[in-house]
Amino acid sequence: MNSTEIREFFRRLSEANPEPKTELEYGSGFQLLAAVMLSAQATDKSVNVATRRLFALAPDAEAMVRLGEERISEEIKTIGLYRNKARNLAQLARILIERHDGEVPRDRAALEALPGVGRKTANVVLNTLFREPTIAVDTHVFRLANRTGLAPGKDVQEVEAALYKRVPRQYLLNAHHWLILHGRYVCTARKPRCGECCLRDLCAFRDKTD
DNA sequence: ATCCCGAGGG
DNA sequence: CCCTCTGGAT
Repeated sequence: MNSTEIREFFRRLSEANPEPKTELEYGSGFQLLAAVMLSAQATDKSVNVATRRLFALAPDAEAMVRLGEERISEEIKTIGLYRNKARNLAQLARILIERHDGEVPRDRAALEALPGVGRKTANVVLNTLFREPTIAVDTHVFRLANRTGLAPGKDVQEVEAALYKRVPRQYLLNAHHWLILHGRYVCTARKPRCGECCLRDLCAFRDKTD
């Protein structure tokens, strides 16, 4: 895809969805961080079902520490990987209180030092909460970047680097959510809906699914 | 490279 | 049944 096509690619996504935002439900920075950490290998819908209960019981870091790993575990059992996530969330809340006044740090290294928080989660928090021009490469972004030819790469590091080189500045802030949402509802993993895709004529994959 | 791990879709 | 879902730690 050349630079003219890439600009058109994002122009169309922005036209279809001018203000894209996460579908995770949250009422504070702490809740966003928790929800994103819990969303690893899980759908947003299943995370929202669990966090509605969880955040009602423990809306902030202090309450989460008081709730404790065992109770957290019970509340998020319907999400996959729940034992690791419960342990991570309890420790994460405790560390936020000890090191960051119970708030979410606006700092990549501090975020990635938290249990259960790697580069992808840190990128989502920096972008969604602090509006920094980061692009988190998750399963949807990786698939879409490769499939369409927007930013090919053999691993997430390569794709992220390619995206920073190729995505026009004016679209950088929202690129993450546009790619996620398009991947979730149109460019799906198993059976992509090329017939109703606004990017069809720009996509390297289009002819393989007819 | 492997493990974690429930729910929903096809 | 198998595949997928906004990955991270070992």
